[in-house]
Amino acid sequence: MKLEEAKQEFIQSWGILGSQWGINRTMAQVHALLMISGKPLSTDQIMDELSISRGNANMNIRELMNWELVEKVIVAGDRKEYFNAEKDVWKVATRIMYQRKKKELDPMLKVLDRIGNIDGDRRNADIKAFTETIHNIQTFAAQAEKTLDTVIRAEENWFWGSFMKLFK
Amino acid sequence: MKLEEAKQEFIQSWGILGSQWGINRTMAQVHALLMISGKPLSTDQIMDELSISRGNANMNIRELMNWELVEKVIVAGDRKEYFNAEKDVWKVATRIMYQRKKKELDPMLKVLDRIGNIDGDRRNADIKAFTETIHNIQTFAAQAEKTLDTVIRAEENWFWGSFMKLFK
DNA sequence: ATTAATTTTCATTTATTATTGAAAATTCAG
DNA sequence: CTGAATTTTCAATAATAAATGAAAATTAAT
Repeated sequence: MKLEEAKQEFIQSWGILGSQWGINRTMAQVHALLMISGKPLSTDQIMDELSISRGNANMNIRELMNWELVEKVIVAGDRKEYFNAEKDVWKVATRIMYQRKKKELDPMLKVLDRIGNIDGDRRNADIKAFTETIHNIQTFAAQAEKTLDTVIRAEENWFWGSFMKLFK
Repeated sequence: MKLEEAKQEFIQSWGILGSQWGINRTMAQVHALLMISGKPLSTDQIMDELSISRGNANMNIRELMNWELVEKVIVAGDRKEYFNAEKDVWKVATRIMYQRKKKELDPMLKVLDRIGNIDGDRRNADIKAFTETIHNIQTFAAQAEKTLDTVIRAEENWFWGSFMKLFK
């Protein structure tokens, strides 16, 4: 398969995948483009490759930098800014998980803390169902959080690293 | 806190969380409502609690049944259908992961298989960057898949279960 | 300091996604 | 069967999210 064709297919698929998971399609496409690029790209190059406006490119590049998936690269003797994506897929995955947890899961967990204690008789089926579900979500989230922390540290953890291999 | 107020807050938060992750807000709200309900609810009760139309309620209930998160309950002597949600949060999480993998990740991986082999010189920086990124995503996905399978089987797996406790 | 290059902002427009509600289809009790 | 209750469908509408593009702000070379 020709590179140009394959690149376009990858960018489109990554965009669709992102949009299915609540990530702006263009942001996912910019990310895809930078991940498969052999060198950093300028805003104009990104606009051109993806046929998007300057404003759109700028906003999504900046958001990718917030997520720590893309970094600015200074090229000596060039006024323009260039952008480079993290290419280690493991780092990409853990950073996305970390950011989404912080921005989306944690606010939910704060709500659960606030609403977990209900006035009234605990024998009441409705109160029981509510309280137990809230509590179970909290317990699950706490476990998931520990696991995420462990996974994020896995690269620097010889034990987890070699243990994981057992499950491959 | 009063039960009714707490229920509403939970339903709203769960809806927001869902929409951030690419799940129809109403579908998440119906799911929330059924998870915290002490008893199965009819379509009319769901419409009433969430102030939504019949069509909307029907579509989202059906989608939740597709996801195997909600089941139909027949009440003797009642023409109406009632609905009940899976309340085990662990099962809820693994079912969601399994369904989303099947419907969203797998199609992406099929694309990667198709576009992974590129014509041309492998020394070329662009071809190299592309090929390596695709391959790394495939490798990562294969690992994640194994892990998900293991996790899904964890309930019936004494070893994983007790091992996980070490990381709590 | 001037100004040309570049980046950022944001009101307006466009595209996408979700909801409604009424008609059609289905179900089931008598 | 009949018809009332219930569920399902889907074209039309509404709500939400994303993209544009030109003006404003910033940057840096001379």
